[in-house]
Amino acid sequence: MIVSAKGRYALRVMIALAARGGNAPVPLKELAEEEDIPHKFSEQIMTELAKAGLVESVRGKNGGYMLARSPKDCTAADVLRVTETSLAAAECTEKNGCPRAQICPTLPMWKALDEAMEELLKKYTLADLCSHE
Amino acid sequence: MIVSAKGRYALRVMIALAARGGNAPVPLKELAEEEDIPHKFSEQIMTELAKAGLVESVRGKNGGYMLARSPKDCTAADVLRVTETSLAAAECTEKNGCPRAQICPTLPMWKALDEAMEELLKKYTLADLCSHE
DNA sequence: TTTAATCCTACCATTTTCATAGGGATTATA
DNA sequence: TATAATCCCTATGAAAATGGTAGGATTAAA
Repeated sequence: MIVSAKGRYALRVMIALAARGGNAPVPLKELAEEEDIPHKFSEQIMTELAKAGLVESVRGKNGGYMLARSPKDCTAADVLRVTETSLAAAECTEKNGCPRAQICPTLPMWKALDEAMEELLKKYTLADLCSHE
Repeated sequence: MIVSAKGRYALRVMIALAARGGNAPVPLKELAEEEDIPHKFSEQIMTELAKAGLVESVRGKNGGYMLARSPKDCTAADVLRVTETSLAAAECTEKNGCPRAQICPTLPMWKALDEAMEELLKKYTLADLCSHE
């Protein structure tokens, strides 16, 4: 019941990107150093974020990454949905989660927990986080 | 970001115990079979729950486990606090969680998430869960 | 052509999870 | 007292996830 380092790194990079304003692509090396994230690991993360459409990449010299949307239109939930294997609180609520689904008394609770987490994470946009709210 | 099988098992056993009414100790073997939980694994879990004071054990023949409190006074949060290594959403909010704590823009969000989860889990008592709410 | 960047894929060490195994200690009851 | 049923304790281990590392291919600016 814990967000992975990958997820935390991803969020921090996204916030750092948001803080830059977003006119020019920012080289990842810079962001990774700034955020104390292993550079090679951060590359893997950014590739995922790029595929998910949250950032855009510019290859070649003077390249880097830019946010694909305005910071106020990208939430923590958006980022974590990409990096985390699952945002579900328990396997139970995932597809083919559990054969006992029909009779399990705990399932509604896990669903409620999923919703509560999602609701909260959707409230935090990069713009919010950027202003150190 | 997921509750372990251990935690899910623990909850189910506690609910099953609550459903029994609680006059006599219930042998774990019975509960484990009923709930499709590996018996030996369930023993480890119950030992933890007993040490935490959530259940009482009766040794010897005709022994078993009983809830230590009324089902309405035991919440999902109580159970999961015992079985989960941490209920924190991110390492960040744990003791010595992060050297960046002072400057990290995401910390307040993790704290808020911790609180939201805890709040929700506290709302579900064994009595609630028992009635398949 | 050099350099700085992303992209791709494979590998790997460590930790955690989810058990399994075997036996010891305790107690009711026949 | 013998037996059986139960909890208690500790060790072991397989598999998966996590958190990286490594090396090079590709792209594009200067």
